[in-house]
Amino acid sequence: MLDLKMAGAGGQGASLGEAAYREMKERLIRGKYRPGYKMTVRAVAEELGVSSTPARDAINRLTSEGALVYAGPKTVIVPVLGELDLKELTTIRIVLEGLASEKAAPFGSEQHIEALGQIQGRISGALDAGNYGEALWHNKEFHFHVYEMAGLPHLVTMIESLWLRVGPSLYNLYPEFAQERNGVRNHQMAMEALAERDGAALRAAFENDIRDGYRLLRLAAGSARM
Amino acid sequence: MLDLKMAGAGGQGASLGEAAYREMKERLIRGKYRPGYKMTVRAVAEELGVSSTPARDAINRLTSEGALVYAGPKTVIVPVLGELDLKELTTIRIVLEGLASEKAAPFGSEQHIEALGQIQGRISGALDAGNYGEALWHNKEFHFHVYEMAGLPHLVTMIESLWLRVGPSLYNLYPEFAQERNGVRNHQMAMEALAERDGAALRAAFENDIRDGYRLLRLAAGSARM
DNA sequence: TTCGCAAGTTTGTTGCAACAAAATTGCGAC
DNA sequence: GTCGCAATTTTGTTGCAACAAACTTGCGAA
Repeated sequence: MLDLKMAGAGGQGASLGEAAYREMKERLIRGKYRPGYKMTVRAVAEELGVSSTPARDAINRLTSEGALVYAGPKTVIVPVLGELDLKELTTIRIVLEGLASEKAAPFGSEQHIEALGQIQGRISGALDAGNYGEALWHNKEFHFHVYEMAGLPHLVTMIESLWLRVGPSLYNLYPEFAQERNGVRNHQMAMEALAERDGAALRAAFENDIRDGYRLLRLAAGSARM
Repeated sequence: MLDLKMAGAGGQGASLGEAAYREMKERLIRGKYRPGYKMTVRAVAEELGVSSTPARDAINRLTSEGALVYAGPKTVIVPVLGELDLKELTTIRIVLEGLASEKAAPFGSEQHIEALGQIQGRISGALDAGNYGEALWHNKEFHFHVYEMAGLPHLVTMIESLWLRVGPSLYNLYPEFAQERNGVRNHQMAMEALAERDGAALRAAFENDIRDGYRLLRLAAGSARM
């Protein structure tokens, strides 16, 4: 059991409910909870070392963002994405992340490229170590480092909520991801496009990355048809 | 003071927190609260006739969706959109609502056209009566009736959260809207495009509608340049 | 008059206990 | 062995009181 009341690390600056929310969000993106996992107020409270009110706050907030869903009148679970959900979310991701990356392109700079290169290094390292949760986390950092360059905070927030929805499902396929390493090539392309401040190319790189993830997810889900 | 504990109307089927959330959401879209209005837990609780817990739930949820924002460490207000916010949100709206309308086009039918015609009638009626809040509400119904046809629930949810953010600001310009009635022409075009199941035309109609609203908002905000 | 500080007030947060509803378990009949 | 129902447990919801932090007000000094 973790105690959020201590540990200024990460969860600083806000209320317990806020801290609980952030902690749960990070765990979700890291793939700590699998699709279908049942979230209960008391369990979360116990796990994070807080009372039920902040735990409930976090769950409610996550639920209203779609990161958790109702499976019954009185049960919230980590969403199990169906074929249609996956397809829809991918379509939205392509549109939104495509927009963000294209708008980010003009802000390309040495510093940004270097930062991305370092993040990419951490992804590879985590992949080598077989630590998928860590790789997933750094992968998120890579994408959002670019998206945030555009200076469109509302857009970033919306994209983040999309990642929260697909995150847990992504974890399931990471063994394949580690094998194929499609992401590496796409990220490489992204860095090159950014160096040239080529919006169309940057958008294409990210759209490819998203589509590749979608294809793997489809395969992992058992459906053959693309 | 309204008492949500009674009145199954609209708020049926769920907890008090859920009902409070829906009520506040509707009030926000109807433009009952102006940008900058300060929301306090106790005031909302009093206004809706519930205790502080469900009121707090509603405020938290609205805040996490961006429909309310923090103006200080301990104050949440109805967002006051700046020029940049408005521009960004409009860009996102065009992309997302454009996608939704285009995907909805193939589902055009007699029934849908008729339903839209009726809603349009209610908009005109409310406009004639000078009831902006009502007109705003029916305008939302018009748009979402189309968006929901596409069968993409995640997308609809995301668009709804965008409306929640711009709603209060929209109210401010409705007197101009009532005068010009740009919306009428765009809605007319949308119905025609839907009758022909023309995705591109439907998308164009909605994009125009969004852009027209944005132009008016810019004018109302005092900025001259488009 | 203006600035600063202190007392008082407002307001969000948190923990908790009581309650109701849903889910689960287990027992018994067929 | 299976189905159905009832008792039990689990779990979300709600109201409330205590607390702490932020904000407001007003008085007094310069």
